[in-house]
Amino acid sequence: MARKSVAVLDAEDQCCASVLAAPLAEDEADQLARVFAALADPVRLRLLSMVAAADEVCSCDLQVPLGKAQPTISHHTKALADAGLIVGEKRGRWVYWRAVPERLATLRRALAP
Amino acid sequence: MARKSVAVLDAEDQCCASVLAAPLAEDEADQLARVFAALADPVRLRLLSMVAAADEVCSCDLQVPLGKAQPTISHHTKALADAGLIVGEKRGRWVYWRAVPERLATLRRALAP
DNA sequence: CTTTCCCATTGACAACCGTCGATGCATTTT
DNA sequence: AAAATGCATCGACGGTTGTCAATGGGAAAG
Repeated sequence: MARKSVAVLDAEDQCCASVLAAPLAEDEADQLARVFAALADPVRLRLLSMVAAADEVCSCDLQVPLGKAQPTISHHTKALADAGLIVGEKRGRWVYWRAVPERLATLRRALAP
Repeated sequence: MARKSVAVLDAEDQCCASVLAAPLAEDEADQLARVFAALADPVRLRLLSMVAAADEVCSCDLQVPLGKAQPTISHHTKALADAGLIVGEKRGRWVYWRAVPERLATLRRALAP
């Protein structure tokens, strides 16, 4: 995959920019907002949950259950991948996607007290 | 406050529509996406963290630190309140905001394995 | 009563986003 | 070599969103 898995939450990956503890700095808020934006779409949420439930899903198997055209699926997988929530691997002429549970864990920590 | 605190996650409040466990239904995804959308803006994230850090904040004290005009602040507080993440109380001519930590907890559960 | 102050609402504008047809690139199949 | 298949990219369209000036309502202060 040529997909850059953007490290948009690096600072938080080791520590934990908690939303509840202290006022967020502007750049912390920007980074967090970008990841939440990736989750702020119903199609992407269902896509992510499908990928996470199975541990590997081909792009070709997403189109029908999600009821969207192929370019739309590609658009959403890219959005989730850019947010670091899934990673893709090209095998033959298919692309297989996997969830990145550590990323969700990071988000969970950001929402922790 | 005349603000309706929309019960947009009622189903999840008791149980837990986990994103990672099984494929989300369409309406579950819609509800979750709406809450994530409320968090998908840097200004709202900083606003929420300010309100959560102090346990009560007046609207009038948000304008300067956030660097936004008054209608913009009002717009964002409404967005967070509609998502159930904060609640406002009018006292005199001021409105005081409080965080709703249970709501964040609900979200955290939705991201849990 | 009049003025002052805080906040919500409206309207407008630009920027962004979800969606899909069309196209192009790789890779497999024939 | 040629046809077929899966996916990314482009371009376009409509809908949504963040922003603020202007306006109005309500509560306190004068």
